Amino acid sequence: MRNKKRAVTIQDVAKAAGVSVSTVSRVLNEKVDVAQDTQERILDVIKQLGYTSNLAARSMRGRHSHLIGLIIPDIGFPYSIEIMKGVNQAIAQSDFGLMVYTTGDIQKNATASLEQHYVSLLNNSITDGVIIVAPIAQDFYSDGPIVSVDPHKMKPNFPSVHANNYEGARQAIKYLIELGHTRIGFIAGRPELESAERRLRGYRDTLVEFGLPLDESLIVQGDFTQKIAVGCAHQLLTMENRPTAIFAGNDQSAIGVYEAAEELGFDIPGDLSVVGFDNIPEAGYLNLTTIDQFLTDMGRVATEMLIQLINQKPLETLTYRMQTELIIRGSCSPIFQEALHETKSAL
Amino acid sequence: MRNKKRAVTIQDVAKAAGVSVSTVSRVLNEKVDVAQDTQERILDVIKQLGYTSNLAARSMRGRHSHLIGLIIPDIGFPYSIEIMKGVNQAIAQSDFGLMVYTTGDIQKNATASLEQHYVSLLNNSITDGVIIVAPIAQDFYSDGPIVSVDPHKMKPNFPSVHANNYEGARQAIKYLIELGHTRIGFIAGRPELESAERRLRGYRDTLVEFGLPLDESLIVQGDFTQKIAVGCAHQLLTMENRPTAIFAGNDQSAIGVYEAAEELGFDIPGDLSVVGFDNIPEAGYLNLTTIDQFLTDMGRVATEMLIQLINQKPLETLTYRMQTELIIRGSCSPIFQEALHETKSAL
DNA sequence: ATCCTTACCGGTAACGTTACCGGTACGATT
DNA sequence: AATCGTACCGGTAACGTTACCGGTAAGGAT
Repeated sequence: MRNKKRAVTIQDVAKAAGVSVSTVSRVLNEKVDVAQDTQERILDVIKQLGYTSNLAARSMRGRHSHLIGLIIPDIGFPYSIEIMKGVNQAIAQSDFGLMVYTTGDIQKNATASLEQHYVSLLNNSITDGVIIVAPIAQDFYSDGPIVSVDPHKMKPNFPSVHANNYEGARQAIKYLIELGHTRIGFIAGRPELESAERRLRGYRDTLVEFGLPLDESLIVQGDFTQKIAVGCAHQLLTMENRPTAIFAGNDQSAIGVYEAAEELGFDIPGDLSVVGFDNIPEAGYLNLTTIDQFLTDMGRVATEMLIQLINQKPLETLTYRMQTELIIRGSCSPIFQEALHETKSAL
Repeated sequence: MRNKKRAVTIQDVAKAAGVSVSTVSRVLNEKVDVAQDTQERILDVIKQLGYTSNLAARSMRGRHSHLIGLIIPDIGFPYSIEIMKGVNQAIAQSDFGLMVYTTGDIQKNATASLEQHYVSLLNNSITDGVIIVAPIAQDFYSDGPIVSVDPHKMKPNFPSVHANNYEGARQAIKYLIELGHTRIGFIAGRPELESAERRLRGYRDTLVEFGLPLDESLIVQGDFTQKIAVGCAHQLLTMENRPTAIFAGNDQSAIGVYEAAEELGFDIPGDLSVVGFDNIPEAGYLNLTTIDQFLTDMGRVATEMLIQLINQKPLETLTYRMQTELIIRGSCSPIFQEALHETKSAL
């Protein structure tokens, strides 16, 4: 943009069409109060000159920029990718453009003030609204509307979309119990994440509901990454009286369980049943039974909600709760009392 | 952005700090010609007021916006995602932001004029440079630098990054021939894509090089999608004297071959060997032998090149050619002369 | 004939920022 | 003492666009 050969502006168009800039601007926007032939003439000139309106000037002066901002953790994560796909679907069907900002590694960098910085940066200037994925902050100062996906707090002070994490965990545990499992390990997510906390609660409550004992040593602290989950699975699988099933906090953790199981020579689902959470594409390839939280839909819904807000239409619900669904694949098998006994006495 | 409560501007900061806007602007940018304590005072005020500079105004008036545009086909494609990951890596290590524009379905919408429109839209206004993935157009009118990934023409009139498609195809075919395969099917990509054309050429030339006959009926026209590839694979596998191996134009096509093989009761690699191209993550899960073209690296390199251009530094090469690598997994098996004979006489 | 409405169009002032051209103060040099 | 150089800072004009307020002409109503 340094040595830019002056781009064609609205002025050039006006001059070439023999009208004022105001008229050209009207044609570009409202399309009212302009004579038919004038409009056509201007449109011709625009095409001929290859004019495209300057987004910066437009969003600076005008009321709207037709741009939506997406603030998302590292897009290396399948989780982020799935949500982004949904956002993109909704964007494609609208007349909005998309600006993507990455807050970097989900682990470290993300702080409430960095989030606030991006929100201000975008909504102060260049976007009509912002979607923020997995925000830590409870509230934002923002000049434009904001919708979050999977926020940390259940009731944030802004519209949000999140999965029914509690019910999802319940579906998973119920399924495993019905298969006959009584010792079910859990690899938790980062405790400061609302979703992780709700899944843990679902795990606990469901065990109690079915009259099973709560063994705290079956709960190990993961962080939603594959790497850490390998260690967690190791811990669970080498303990005395090991669990016959593991409910992983998310699919990436489940993949870590696969890795650990392979190292230790455990067969899935023969020796060990595994259930994940998220239903990322990888789960399908690994034949992993998991809880679908419809990440793509969450991204799409959030975007649609944001567009509603931008257009100053009322929202049906402030917090949209996505239903979860148990996707049964091949990573679990029923357990029989005798087999269980064998394992028990063997250890 | 409609009822925006006036955001805090550089003027407010200037007033609060008791200096002029010019001085604040200087602090914000060059950081020269400002006294130490003045600078600190201004920085304090900025933090206190929660000021973030208006991107629109900044990029309109200033020389640079510190924004890079990415024009990419539908991000639903693993191909696009992999490239985007690389772009994001490079962005994360720079002080640039990222704007993503999707040209929609790779199949239909993409036209040279739509591409040109996006390039103008971004580079005229809001970005310092643009990366365009798999462009059709041979050249662009642009006010800022532009780098392409995987362009249609081998020698486009702008810097580009592309894989060594010809050599990649050669590696695949050579590998299959060395395993003893003589009848190798090929599912071609869309012929207007340079990459598809080069892979086809590599397929042909390598067969000839090793003295094998060229059977045109072994070449079927795909379009790089899984869906179409299923039909292609069906055609190949049900023909008289069917191929013992299939080289798919890309990994998604290879996945289609898996699907067709399953339907027809063929075992991979027992009855059929398959090689893909791209090495998307799915290939790992499917244990698919494939050609890695390092898509993520391509995205990263392209971004680095663009940043070089934006900073007006010279480029080492105008067209960066990424080497390919054969990734041997479990989708191929050697074929023995007798087994081949059996197959032949059986049909 | 005069007034009023309607359809169309133009002029101008912002929007928030940076580049550019100055200007002041003060110590150093002649 | 006069001059100069340096460090610091302010004023102003753009950048390209749209919102707002007018203004003109034509044609119908009075």
